[in-house]
Amino acid sequence: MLRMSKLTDYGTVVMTYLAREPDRVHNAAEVASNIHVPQATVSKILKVLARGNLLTPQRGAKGGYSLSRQPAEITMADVIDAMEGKPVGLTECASSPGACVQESSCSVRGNWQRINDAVRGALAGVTLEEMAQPAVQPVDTSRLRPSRQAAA
Amino acid sequence: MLRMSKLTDYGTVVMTYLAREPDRVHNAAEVASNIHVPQATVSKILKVLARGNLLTPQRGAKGGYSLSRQPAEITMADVIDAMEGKPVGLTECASSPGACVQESSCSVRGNWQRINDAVRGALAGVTLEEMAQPAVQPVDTSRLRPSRQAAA
DNA sequence: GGAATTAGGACTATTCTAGTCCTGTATGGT
DNA sequence: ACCATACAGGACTAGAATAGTCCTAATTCC
Repeated sequence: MLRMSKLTDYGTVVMTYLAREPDRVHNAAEVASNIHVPQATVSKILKVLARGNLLTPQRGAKGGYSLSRQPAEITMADVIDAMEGKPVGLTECASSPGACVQESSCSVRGNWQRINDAVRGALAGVTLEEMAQPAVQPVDTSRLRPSRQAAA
Repeated sequence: MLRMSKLTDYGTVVMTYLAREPDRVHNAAEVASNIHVPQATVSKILKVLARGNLLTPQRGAKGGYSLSRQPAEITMADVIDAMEGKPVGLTECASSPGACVQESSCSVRGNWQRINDAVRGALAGVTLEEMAQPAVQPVDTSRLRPSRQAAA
């Protein structure tokens, strides 16, 4: 499926939650109870995000995590990259060069690269600040959309 | 992973191959030998694409498949939808409404919907006709506009 | 009639995923 | 100092999804 894993999806929910109070430290238990996901799972997600340098951890009692950058400076592409540990890419050759045996003889690789870039652009164009707000403001897709888009 | 399945990926390769000679009938063996994928697998892919009405099958000796529409009239979004049997969507709620338990309490669903639309737009903006050509167009990431030919 | 070729599944081995849990380390409060 | 709180980093497991094969029709050409 052309789909994120559930963990990655939760990652975006976690980050969006944190973006609503960016200057506070949040611990795993608090986040878990707010987004309705088991604490052990949330904990795992927070660790991954911290390893990706999107969150700054604070250990010990009264510890927790806070955003490493302002919400406006973190995009969906950043979050997904951090969760998956590799750059976003719909094709295997985009995120893990060398893994696909067909790579050298593939006739569509160049064109796929273009599509990957366009998709990444769509994700990089949305910040946590925007995600944190109710869904009223349209994602700016006008620059992304090719002219023929009337047909969608 | 934010990634297509391998079969879906092959599906795009198959369709692109067919788009290079859109007016001919191609059988599974021929396609397989050209794209270097086992015939049984290619056969499976062709069936899926035919069920999605992207290919028109012709049974019996001298049979095979041909594109149901002109290459310029088939987009990557069409191909991926056909291969996966459901509309493209990065989140579960986008392609299978009701499957996610959090759906009702999810605070980011509306914003994700917009991102999904943007991604779909990127895929719907590239036709098989374009895929069939060598990738000469450099990607303009700063502008995020998948290049297309004039009109169509 | 016989050879080609697709239709439609059943089946399987492998890989991936989600989720839990355990042990270690750092920190704050008393 | 002690101890409770929290994160760090993995190991582990059950279950699901994936890729690929193979078999038995149904169709069509010659």
